[in-house]
Amino acid sequence: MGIKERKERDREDTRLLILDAAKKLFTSQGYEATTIRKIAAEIEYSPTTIYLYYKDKNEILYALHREGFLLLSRQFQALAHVDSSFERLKAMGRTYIRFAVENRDFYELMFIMKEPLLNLNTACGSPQDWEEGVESFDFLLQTVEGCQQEGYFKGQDPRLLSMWIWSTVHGLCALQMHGHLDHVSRHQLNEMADQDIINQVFESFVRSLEQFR
Amino acid sequence: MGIKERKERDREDTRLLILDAAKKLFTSQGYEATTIRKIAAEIEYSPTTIYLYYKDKNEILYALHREGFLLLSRQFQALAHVDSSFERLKAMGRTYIRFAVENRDFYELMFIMKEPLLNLNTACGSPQDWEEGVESFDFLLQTVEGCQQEGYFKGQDPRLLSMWIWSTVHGLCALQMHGHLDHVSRHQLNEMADQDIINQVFESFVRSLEQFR
DNA sequence: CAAATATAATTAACACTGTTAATTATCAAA
DNA sequence: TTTGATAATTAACAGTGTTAATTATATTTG
Repeated sequence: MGIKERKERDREDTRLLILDAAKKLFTSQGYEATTIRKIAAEIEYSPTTIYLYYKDKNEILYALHREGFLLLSRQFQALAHVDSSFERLKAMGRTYIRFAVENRDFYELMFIMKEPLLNLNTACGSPQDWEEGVESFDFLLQTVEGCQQEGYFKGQDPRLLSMWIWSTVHGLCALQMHGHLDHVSRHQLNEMADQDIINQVFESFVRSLEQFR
Repeated sequence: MGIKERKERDREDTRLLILDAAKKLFTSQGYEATTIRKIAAEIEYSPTTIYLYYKDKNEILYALHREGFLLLSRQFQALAHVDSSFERLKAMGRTYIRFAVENRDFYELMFIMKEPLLNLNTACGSPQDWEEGVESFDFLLQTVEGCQQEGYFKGQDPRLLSMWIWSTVHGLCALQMHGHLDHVSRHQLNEMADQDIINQVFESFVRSLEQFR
């Protein structure tokens, strides 16, 4: 009696088909262009069919949201081999920034837009199924604690410290992506190359961190 | 022949009437609820009338955008009397955070949303009529340079330094406003009060800055 | 004062959006 | 072969920003 199983498989397939179409639209044309109707057209289904597989648009967005965190998480894991904690911390920052620059729409979805997270906070009271984000933060926290063993950041609470380090790098990405860094720099740093300014600011940040002992 | 002048005055009045209605809706009900039709209903005009005074919705948003920067700029100016540059820097951070918390929608408009700035970058090639933002950054820059004269942040480029200090505080506000700080803290800092977490992280940041000499 | 003109404001409509209710097509079970 | 469930569709609703065509209201001219 494998008929029920096949139906479930079919359902899962269609769910994935929808998600893939959404991802394709999303990464190629951005959030604005990713409408229910366009997703439906992409997979040659009727728009309302999508509602048989996803409660609403936010649920699709949230699914992509999770994929984004998986992607970033994997890039972080590739840094686990770096022995020196402080070197790892720097590498994490560069990876984070590169991820934001190369995956603007994903980054927007993961850290800037508020819609997908609203769904999360209402849908699931227990935030256990939302591990990817916390996982990455844990990795940061461990790295910061490692830095403290190497003599950096003495006497600081590693959790608060991790939070504002994250804030700095996120702030950099967010301001850059929306043109604020460029805008300010055009008035202050005429000689600098626009495209590289986020990296220059980050390196300035790193130089400061190196003095924290 | 003061009739032309009166007409111009009338026009300006209506423009302001629209803007005030938009601001009222915006600050009381947020961005989502601020639709052209609702603004029109608020001032008891037809929706299309608004287009006689503003090119499109972004132009209204951009006008509010400017008001927000004026508001923040004024709060910063109140700190000009603080003699110690480092104390002033700390006060600016607290003011910035308080502004973001107390004026969530304005903050969103000014630093998080990208729509109003798009309009700016296309409309005016010369960014001279967009002074409020740069003005505040200048104030930060001067304060940072003052700190350097007081012995802080030795050997650092004050412009890059100012940028990542801004990034840190903006990142804090942005992550907090969209629930990311709370989310992470629920896993890491169970004992801490949610509402105050942004301030705790900021004070941790300040303690670190104090070691930068 | 009456007619012509400029401009302010409105109505109607377009092309979208997310989403729901009612209806039709499809396919396994009785 | 008919019944019943479920998958998919059509039609529609209540919105959105925005534009073209039309009406109302003043101002200037004959």
